Amino acid sequence: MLDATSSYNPMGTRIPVADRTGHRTVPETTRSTERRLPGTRYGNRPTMKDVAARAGVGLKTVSRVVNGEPGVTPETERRVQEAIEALGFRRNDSARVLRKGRTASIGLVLEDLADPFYGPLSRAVEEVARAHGALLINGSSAEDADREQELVLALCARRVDGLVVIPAGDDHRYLEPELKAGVATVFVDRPAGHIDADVVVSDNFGGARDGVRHLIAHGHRRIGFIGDMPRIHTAAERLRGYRTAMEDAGIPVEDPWMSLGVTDPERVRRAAREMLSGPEPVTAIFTGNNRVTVTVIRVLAGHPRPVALVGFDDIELADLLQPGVTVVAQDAAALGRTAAERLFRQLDGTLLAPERIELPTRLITRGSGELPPAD
Amino acid sequence: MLDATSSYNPMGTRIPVADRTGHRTVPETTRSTERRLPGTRYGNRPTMKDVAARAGVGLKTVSRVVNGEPGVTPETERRVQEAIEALGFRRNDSARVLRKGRTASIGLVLEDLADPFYGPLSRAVEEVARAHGALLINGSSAEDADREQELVLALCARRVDGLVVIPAGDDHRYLEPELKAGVATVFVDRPAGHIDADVVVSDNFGGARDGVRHLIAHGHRRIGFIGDMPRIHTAAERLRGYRTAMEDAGIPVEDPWMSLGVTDPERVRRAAREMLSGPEPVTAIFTGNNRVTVTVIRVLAGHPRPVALVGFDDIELADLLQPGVTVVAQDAAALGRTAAERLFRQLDGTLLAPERIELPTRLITRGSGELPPAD
DNA sequence: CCCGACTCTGACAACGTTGTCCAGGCTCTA
DNA sequence: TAGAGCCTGGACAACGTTGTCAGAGTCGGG
Repeated sequence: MLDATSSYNPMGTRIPVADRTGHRTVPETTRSTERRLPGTRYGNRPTMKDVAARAGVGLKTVSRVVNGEPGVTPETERRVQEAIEALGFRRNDSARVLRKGRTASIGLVLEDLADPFYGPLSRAVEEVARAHGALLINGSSAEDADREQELVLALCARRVDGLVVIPAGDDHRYLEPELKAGVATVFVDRPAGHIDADVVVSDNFGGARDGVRHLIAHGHRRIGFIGDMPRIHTAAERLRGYRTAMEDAGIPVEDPWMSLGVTDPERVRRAAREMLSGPEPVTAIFTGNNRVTVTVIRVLAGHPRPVALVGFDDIELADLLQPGVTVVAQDAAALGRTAAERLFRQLDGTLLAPERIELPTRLITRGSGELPPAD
Repeated sequence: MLDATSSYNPMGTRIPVADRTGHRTVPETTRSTERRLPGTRYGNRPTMKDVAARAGVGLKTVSRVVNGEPGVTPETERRVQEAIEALGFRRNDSARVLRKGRTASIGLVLEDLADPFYGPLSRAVEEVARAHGALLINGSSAEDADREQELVLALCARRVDGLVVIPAGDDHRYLEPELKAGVATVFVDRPAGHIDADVVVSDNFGGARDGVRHLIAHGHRRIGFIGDMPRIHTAAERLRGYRTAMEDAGIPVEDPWMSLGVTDPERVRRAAREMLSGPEPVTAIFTGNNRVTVTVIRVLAGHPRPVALVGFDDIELADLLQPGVTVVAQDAAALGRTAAERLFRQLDGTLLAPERIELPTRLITRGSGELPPAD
């Protein structure tokens, strides 16, 4: 019997699903599961040749009709159209691509499409792509550098014309041959590692600094910071913003006030509770991204005394909570749009040197950052 | 001067961006913007031929090495690997696809990737695809039937192996030739129109009925319903659930209690305000989807007396509002996963007749549905 | 009536890969 | 040592499309 996974697997990809058997997948001579009938093109779709035969014209004439090229008599065109209709012919873009060299598709590699930050970003990229007649292939790296590389290279093998990448890894030298080969590339949200390419990011440093300043302006001095893993560029930048704001205000930062790590709710909950307990608890918390913010809101909801909060990234319904959640908002759609537009300018050839574009963030005050220290 | 849109446009797609000039895009002889150098393959990437030449072996030997096929001396393999490395060769999957007949990619057409309901759904489909070595091409129909068809057909032209479609239109006969040609197809969230295909949906009727029953059980009789356009199947089913619950309880439904239309906040706001005013205002509202729910929450937040609310679709932070928002939750990820798994079973050939699968919904009570009528 | 110009059409090669098939060299056995 | 059989490697066609180019047909003017 075939196991479900290998039955359909046209690319013969080695899927790294935790290899529970332990023994290697030996390529042997020919595994039974890999056997496939020789000319098995599933549906046997009609080709231009079939259309030509049926219409009684030459192959190239069909091509001309299909592509709206001039030089075909109305009568001939009619016959061809009829044959196309009758056979249910649909041009095979794979073959077209092979011939033309461009695939009219671009790839987007992000962390997790299910994250409310990346949905709008992806949609914005798609819209720009659509305006250029290109389709979008999406891939989630799950914040895993290997998986990012695997995805990017798979996309390159498909010969996408361009790549928008939200890096998970921090070394992108593996992309050098691709860049040289002309694959347009733009990095978003975080810069690329060891490679010279276009980058579109938010002002993570400035945004975080302003958010923390806001707390300081409302009288807080013991301010906690809970963020993502420090190896992630945005997390590091936001932490730097926090430190800068504190230093500028002459507040020495205590180690227990900072907690960086995975955004797993359990870890975040523990971090928040620790900061809020002890002899000198924080009176305000700055959270490093939307997931952390949501978890901390839950913790604070169950906390006896009010604690001020400013979060990085806007979250839906933040205005309806009591108090409303003050945030440093970045514009995910604008990030995606800017990146995609730059990508297509690369493809147009109207773009020269790689550049770093920084989009501003916006402090949206809703109350939670204005709470005075409760001691 | 070229206009930005047409400069990169490999597929020569007619982009229907509101044609503000009014005059048709004539194909003339050859527009200057369409001219492209004949053999311009952007980067001139190395091919297997180049690798073969450099390694001093035959073409097929390179192919064997690249695909891990047996029958190559370690020494030869080493030479080939070296050449691959040196040239930065990457197999061209377009050509491979042409030869093999399968593209190892599937298409997902949904309404809007930026909607928090579709993000997780898309991600779930992607995970299943990944487990089968396939990539995912995403497209947003923006709830427009023409755009849905345009997208689906573009995907078919790319010869995706399968399609997961969240229908915007209600007639899918245009897909018949594709189905006949062997494109695996599964419809999700809403059934297909005039075509026999697999469908995976939530129990919209039952979910809505239970939600409304919940309100009735807490003493409400004047219950409003605000939903999406009635031509959308899910909206119609949920309305039917509402009516059934009301009839079962012997409550005659008044016309002004029901409002169906676009989910545009302005429309929804107006609808809610109307129901809440007049001599006999509703004491509870059932909202037909996440976007409507969010808008209505905002309206209720500014309303003088408490109004009960149950919404279809869960929303983030619903538990932290005052009161918590009671919802009928559907599992977007499960919808996507189920559909994708069925798709690959079609591709495996282990699937026979099309089927309709209905996933259950879950009533999550958080308080807003338990408010008693305030009169 | 012929010739050139023009229009329409089709044969052919090429895109980069993989499947088929055969050749040559090797080992092993009788 | 010859023949059988295996192992390795390579030539070639095919996948479905598009670009090139040349041929066939038409028309008008000299």
